[in-house]
Amino acid sequence: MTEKLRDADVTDEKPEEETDPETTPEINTCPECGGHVVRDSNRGERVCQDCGLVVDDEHIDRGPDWRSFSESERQEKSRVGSPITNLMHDKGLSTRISWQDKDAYGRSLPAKKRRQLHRLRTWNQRTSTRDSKERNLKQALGEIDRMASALGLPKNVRETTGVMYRRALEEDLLRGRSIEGVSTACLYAAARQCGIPRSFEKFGRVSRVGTLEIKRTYRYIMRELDLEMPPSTPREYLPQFASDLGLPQEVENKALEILEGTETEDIRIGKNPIGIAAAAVYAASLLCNAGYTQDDISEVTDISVVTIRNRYQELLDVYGAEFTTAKEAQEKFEEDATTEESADA
DNA sequence: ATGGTTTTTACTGCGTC
DNA sequence: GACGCGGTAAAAACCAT
Repeated sequence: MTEKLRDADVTDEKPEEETDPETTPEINTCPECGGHVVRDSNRGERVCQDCGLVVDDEHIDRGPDWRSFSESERQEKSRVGSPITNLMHDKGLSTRISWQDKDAYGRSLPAKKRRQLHRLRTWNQRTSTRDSKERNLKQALGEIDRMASALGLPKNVRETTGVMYRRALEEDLLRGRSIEGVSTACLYAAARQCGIPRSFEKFGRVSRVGTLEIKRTYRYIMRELDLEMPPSTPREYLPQFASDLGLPQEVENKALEILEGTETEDIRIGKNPIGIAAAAVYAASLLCNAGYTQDDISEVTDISVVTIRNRYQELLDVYGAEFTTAKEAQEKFEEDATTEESADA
């Protein structure tokens, strides 16, 4: 029965809050070139097919805790507040049985009835642990939903999170831990699993618990549930940063190129993938003359400018060396040009 | 706990606008 | 003078042992 319920819950969770494309037809043409805008719902981004403009960027505001960068955000300016929908935990069917052996009029009951009631009570008690778990789950799913939309994480991530949280709940991993903490940890894990990771810091900002506890809980959950998570890669962070920065497609492509070109290099090992991604963005911006400062990138990536500096130098060293070959002579030229420029300037 | 590595913090000087 | 950038040292965080 739990099995059935699980599936139903997870998939039915909130179908109506996720935006369907038809509700917002006017944004389906690119404001720049009038081209057709397609949605990459996996990443929660909308991109013009013709010029590569990321349409969702109109709302890069500095809102405190709840900015988000997905289609759902654009559509509704959806608030973080109370979740719009959440699990129908017990469908309001839970039963309360008074402890008093009285009937509806307050009269005492005959012994036989009393015994009957007693047994009912016992059984109700037995199932009420389930009820409390359901309540717990309900609250957790609400939180998960709230945070997910604040971070612009798409539906499949939320579903994965739900499944994971249930497992944690069933294995009694919640003891001594906050619902919020476990929810956030699960969400973090799910986002990574779905290939659209976000930094712990970002979760710390939208969660009620701090970054540290999220990390701790995340590790704990991973260990207890025997889940293993492959390390995240820099390129998984790239689309997010690109959209946060409103990066021109050209620069994003360049960054991706740099990342791909340096994928097998030693300079990566032991380094924070987010740092690499941030550095790649900066390097790309440099090569394309896009004019993003280290501060700009540091801001959205939560990577210090010092780290960006160090990483991007290494990246360019390797990248420059890599492309001495035929086809990329052009790239090489571009790079030389820009470095000379900055040297002159 | 400890030691090695990475990242951050804080402070610096330099050149440009 | 503010800003962007580079360098550095020391502190903090991280990770495996």
